[in-house]
Amino acid sequence: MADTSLGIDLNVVPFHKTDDTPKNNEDKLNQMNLENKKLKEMLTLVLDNHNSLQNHVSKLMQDHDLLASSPNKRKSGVCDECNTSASTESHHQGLLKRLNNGVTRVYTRTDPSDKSLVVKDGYQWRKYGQKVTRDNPSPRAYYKCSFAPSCPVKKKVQRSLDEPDLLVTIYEGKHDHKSTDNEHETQTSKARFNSPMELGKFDDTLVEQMANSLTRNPDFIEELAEAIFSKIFENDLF
DNA sequence: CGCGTTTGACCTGCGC
DNA sequence: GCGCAGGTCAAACGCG
Repeated sequence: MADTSLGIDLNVVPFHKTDDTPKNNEDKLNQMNLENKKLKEMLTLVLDNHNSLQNHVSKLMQDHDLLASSPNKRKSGVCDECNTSASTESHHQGLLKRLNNGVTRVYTRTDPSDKSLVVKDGYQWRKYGQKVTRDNPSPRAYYKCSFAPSCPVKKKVQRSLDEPDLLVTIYEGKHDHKSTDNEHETQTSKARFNSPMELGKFDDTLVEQMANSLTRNPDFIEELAEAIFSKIFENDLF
């Protein structure tokens, strides 16, 4: 069995003692800086793992495309994506699959109570149609990228037939501009932080906030656990 | 008033 | 040519 430890302790315990002498405050500050540093390293590690996993998934998807393009025809009830006999699409949760002709399919888990067909992906979309298709009683929504008038990208969003809380988004085309989120992020950062020192502080604060929110987010922990599991699986198999 | 969504009508491609 | 299904258009509507 491979070493599965990522060196991450998700139970980050903040110190609770409150002793307000200057000496203790200084210690406290040092300790906080140390923790921030650790969290930053953890985050970097998580991002690295995430990137390598994503690369690996893309590679696997490409291999699968080659297999799927073989003359063997699909049977009904066989998954479009991976030709498994599973009728559920839960194994695609959060997956990003690039198909031919710049078509990308993304599976997004949503709140079951949320009936809207909205997938936040950092771009600005304008809905231009909705249609109920024959094979799926839930309506399919049609969106065009509205950020740049010349942008040819379209997307279709429809709930999975098997799992109503799973949104299937099909992107067609390639954006000829940056995502609106990136732009906004860059602009607000520039506006708020003028000196490198401020940026450094922002960096620490951001890392702290991100780490806190991530460790409190059960979805993230679940996804991290899945990622770790697949990494173990990968190490066992390859 | 401007912008985004809704929704019925229309267009297009495909199989028979 | 016809019917069907998916995709798009555009007027009406709602909201801030």
